[in-house]
Amino acid sequence: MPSRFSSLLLQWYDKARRDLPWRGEEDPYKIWLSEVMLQQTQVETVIPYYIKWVERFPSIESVALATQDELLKFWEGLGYYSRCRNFHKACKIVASKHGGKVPAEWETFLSFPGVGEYTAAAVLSIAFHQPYSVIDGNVKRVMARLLAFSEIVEKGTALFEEKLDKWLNQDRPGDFNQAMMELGSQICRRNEPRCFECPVESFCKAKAEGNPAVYPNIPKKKERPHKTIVAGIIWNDGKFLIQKRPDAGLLGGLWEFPGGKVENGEALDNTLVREIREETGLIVEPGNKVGAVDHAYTHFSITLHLYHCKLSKPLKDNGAFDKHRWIQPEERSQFAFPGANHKLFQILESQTWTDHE
DNA sequence: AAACCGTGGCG
DNA sequence: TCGCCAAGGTT
Repeated sequence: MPSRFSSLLLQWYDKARRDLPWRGEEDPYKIWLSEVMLQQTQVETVIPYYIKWVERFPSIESVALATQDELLKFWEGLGYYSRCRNFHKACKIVASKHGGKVPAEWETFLSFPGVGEYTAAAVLSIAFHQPYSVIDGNVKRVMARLLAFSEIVEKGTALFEEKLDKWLNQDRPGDFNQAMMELGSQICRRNEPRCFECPVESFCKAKAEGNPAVYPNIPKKKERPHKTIVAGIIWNDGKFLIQKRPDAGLLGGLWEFPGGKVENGEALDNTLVREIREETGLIVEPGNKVGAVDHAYTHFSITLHLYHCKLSKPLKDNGAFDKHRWIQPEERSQFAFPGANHKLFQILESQTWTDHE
């Protein structure tokens, strides 16, 4: 017998739900993909990425066979690139050890790289109709208000789980979970919750108290330091040098212009020559400035300056380093350049690439 | 446990 | 303008 709570919630959901590309999808791979893309990312942002990805990579096997570079190119701009690398690894595991079929078993699925409790519960409930409840940012906010939970919300999940398992609709666990998240994003919003449209208002202790928006209680975040970065577009014979970042850490596996951080009081051209020598072994002469862009990452922000450069000494060999490539401007579209570097390309392309001559 | 990991939108 | 945050996971 479904709970009164889930009946009211699903009645609202059936009427109000949006038509999304992955709604009603039967293929567990596509549900999984959508859940990975949706991590910390809003629905409207994900939609175009999801559509293009599925068109190019229609199956687990197609992902398993792809190169990381091509996958990252499709992920370019979506952020949190470890999601893409981990999804690639996980698809390879599914292809090689599970016959290409997404395992419908909790422990197995949870063991995959990039799959945590949220993603496991979401995929198993939506794609396989198993009775796992999800707890994401939306659900935390909804539950904190329903229960008038005043502690820091990170520590509230055990209580939330207990309550959700009682309310979960066993026949439609996937829809119940999506309804809870939809309720959080559309009705029980962080600011100005629309309680007058809420199907479960009668269950809400925070509403009864009078000011639901005081929940949830979130700790303040640290402020981000600011860095100044200089990079060079190093020309040689009509080509310029790009370098691949290490797989782990910030923007792992993606491409950038060689360069680095300005030390205290250091002149920009000095930084440029020093960093390029350290990273590539090349000695360069800074030339015209391309421009500068501001960009904010999760834990710091930067101003990135870009200069055209020429080599002080001609290359001895063909200049093929391990993590470096000499490419022509037309080849730029094959490589994923996220964040600040992406903004620099927009400036470069508006300058028709010839201003360094 | 607390930091780290992107980006775009919003008030 | 700027701090905050969104369908989290890993170390």
